[in-house]
Amino acid sequence: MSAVSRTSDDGAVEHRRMRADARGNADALVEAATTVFAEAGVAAPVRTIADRAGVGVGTLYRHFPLRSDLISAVFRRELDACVDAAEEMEAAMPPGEALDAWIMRFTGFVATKQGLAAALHSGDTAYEPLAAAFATRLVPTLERLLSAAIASGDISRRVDAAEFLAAVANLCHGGGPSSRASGREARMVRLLLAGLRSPAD
Amino acid sequence: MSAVSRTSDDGAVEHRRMRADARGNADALVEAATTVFAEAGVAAPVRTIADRAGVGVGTLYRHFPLRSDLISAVFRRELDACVDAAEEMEAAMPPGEALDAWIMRFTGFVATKQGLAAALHSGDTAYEPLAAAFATRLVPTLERLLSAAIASGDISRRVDAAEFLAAVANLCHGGGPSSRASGREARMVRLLLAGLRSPAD
Amino acid sequence: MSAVSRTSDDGAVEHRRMRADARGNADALVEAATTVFAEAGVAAPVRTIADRAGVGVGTLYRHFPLRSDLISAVFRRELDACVDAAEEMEAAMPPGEALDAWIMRFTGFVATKQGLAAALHSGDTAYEPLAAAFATRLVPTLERLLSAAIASGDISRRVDAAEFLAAVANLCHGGGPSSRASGREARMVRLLLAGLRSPAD
Amino acid sequence: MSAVSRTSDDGAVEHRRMRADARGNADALVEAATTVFAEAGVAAPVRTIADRAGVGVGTLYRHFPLRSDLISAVFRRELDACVDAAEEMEAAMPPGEALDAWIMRFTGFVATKQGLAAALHSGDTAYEPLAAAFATRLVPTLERLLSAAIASGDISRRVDAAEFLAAVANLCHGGGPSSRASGREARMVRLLLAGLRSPAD
DNA sequence: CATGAATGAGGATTCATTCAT
DNA sequence: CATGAATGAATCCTCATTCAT
Repeated sequence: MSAVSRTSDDGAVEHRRMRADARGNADALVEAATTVFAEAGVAAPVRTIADRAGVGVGTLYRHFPLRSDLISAVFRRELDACVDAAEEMEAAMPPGEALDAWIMRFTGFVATKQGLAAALHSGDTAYEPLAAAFATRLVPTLERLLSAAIASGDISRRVDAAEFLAAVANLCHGGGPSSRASGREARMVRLLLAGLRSPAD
Repeated sequence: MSAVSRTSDDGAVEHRRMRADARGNADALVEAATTVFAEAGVAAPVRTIADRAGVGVGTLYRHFPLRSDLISAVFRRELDACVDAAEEMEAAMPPGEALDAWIMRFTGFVATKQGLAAALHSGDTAYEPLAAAFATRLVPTLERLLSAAIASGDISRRVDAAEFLAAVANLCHGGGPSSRASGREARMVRLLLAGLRSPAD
Repeated sequence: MSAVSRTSDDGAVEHRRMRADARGNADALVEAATTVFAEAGVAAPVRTIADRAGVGVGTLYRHFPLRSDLISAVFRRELDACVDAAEEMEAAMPPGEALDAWIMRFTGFVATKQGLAAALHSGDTAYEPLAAAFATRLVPTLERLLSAAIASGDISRRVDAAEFLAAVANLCHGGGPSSRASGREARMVRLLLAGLRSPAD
Repeated sequence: MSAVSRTSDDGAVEHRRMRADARGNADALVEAATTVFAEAGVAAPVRTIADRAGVGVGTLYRHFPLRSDLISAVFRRELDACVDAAEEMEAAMPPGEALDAWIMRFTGFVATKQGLAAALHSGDTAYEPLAAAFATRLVPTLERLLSAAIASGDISRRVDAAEFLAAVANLCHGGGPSSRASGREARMVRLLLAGLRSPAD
């Protein structure tokens, strides 16, 4: 690329190109996969991702031999941010509110992971490391939030954190590629949260 | 209006007035499809279903020209039973209990319909008759149950019946082919039902 | 059918049914095939023809075991009329005009025989009887017309009648299913006829 | 303007800037298609062509995503040569002879394009670029030849160039796969040319 | 005799994955 | 290291033809 920044008719592409140079192909691929997965699900054709990242499919396979490797990479980038957000919330609000806030935050995280739940439950052993990341990072976070809310009396039911997390994820996309209607999903998640408040049966 | 003609509101071929052997094949196909769909989702290869039914692919296409026709057939076989069950429950127990009981009944119905939600939300117009059946049979049933439970004071929140139904369906399989763990799902559905009891926010 | 003629919303179908009763299935099939061939070419699916004739495919195969049998039948029905027309023309006008008139008549005959030329040249031995009918009925007719026109001095070139007939047929449809633009075709046929008038090279 | 870039006015993949092996395959495919089309028409199975070129079907689809792309490629290879030949003929002989010579040259070109006319008239939009090439390259060439021959008095009738070209093409194969008998066809084309000499009616 | 159900070969197309350049 | 060309298995769907009812 020469001195002039070659004003592009597609800022996104240009941006990708620039950062690809700076950050390397692996990052460009994760970036591309994030977008593609959100649009077409984790079963999207590899070629689509490679094209979007501006690299050849060979390069994709070099960095991520298994599809699940790429999914994991996409996943983890946001996982940390989501986990970190919990601490701020715990510090800033009472347990019950923190719980609600974080679940809605998690909702936003999972909303762009079309087909993730399906992959996780596919039984394919390739996805086990992914499930493990789920279990070791997110589940403990939620457990902490739930315990605090129970201790403070904000919620009255005990639920399994992993189960609850999976339920929220499922509510956010029944498997369909382009689940719009985030309002619908949010309402049902809130109903689930309300369930935690109602006396146990 | 349980056993009305229901001849060809979907693409499937008329079932009455069919030669005995033909009807036998059609039934075998629905049977096979039910199993295959439960195991591998509604996107399973046609050939798999035909083989399992012991017929050629041509026969499958004769009876069910569109994949959605076969799905509809599988679907409807149990849809009626599920709808009918509501009446008995309404007669036998108070509104709140009837609501809970029917939702759990619906859970059992939907549990074996892997990928159905995904198909419904795929945007593919072929699935519209299926979505319509959902809307015209199940949604009104749930609306009736919800209204009664509100009137009796058993539940305190109003929710959209279609939305609630979709949520329950999603909770029962995140899209993954072989969702085991029906206990997990039932617990989360009960939590959603509990949410209906908690005071609206 | 009862006394009332059951006024149909589709006169053509009704008509076909009536005549099918009266004339037998074979005739109904030839009738149907004529229409279908004109619309979709001689390679149209058998099922289409059987449906249009209101009979099962089995019946079609009983009467016309080979596709070429059906084509022949369709063909011959009009072949005779075309041949007969020549005699009238010969009697009513001078040789040159009669030749032109008959060729244009033949043009009308061949215009509805989409794909016939292709079938004839396909090399498939099944079409030999068809080619034979062509040779024994149409070719002699044209030979007579050509000879008379040469004798009278109306045309100056000798051409092979079979060749000329094939050429006219080809001009009338290049193989495409729905050759419209009959004007275009007629103009080119007339040019060919004009060629007969120009002095031999 | 003979060897202009002509990069992607059809769907085929760019030919320059291609890896040596890839270009080799593309050429082999065009070569194979030329033969197969001549033998079995442009509707021949894709597999046949791929096999003959010694490549997998995937390779064929990579280079020529649409069947019409392959046809175009086959077509254009000879189109230019045919158009170029006109200039030489115009320079070397009187208008009337040049016209005849070029038409016979065109005859040779079209003789191996079995089913081309049918494809062109099929109404399938995929063939539009092909028809366009026909219209923008061949038709103007013939128009020039016809005008010159009229100006010199060599021919006496005006005809539409596109129409005449189509007629010649049709005469060269009525759609049948293996039109032998090039003598027959040449004779009829000459008759059409003779028609141009006869006084208009 | 008529029917139309069943069969399955045939042909198109996509996409994950490998490997020569 | 990166590339993207090549491969071919997998899947879809159509239709000619046979044969039980």
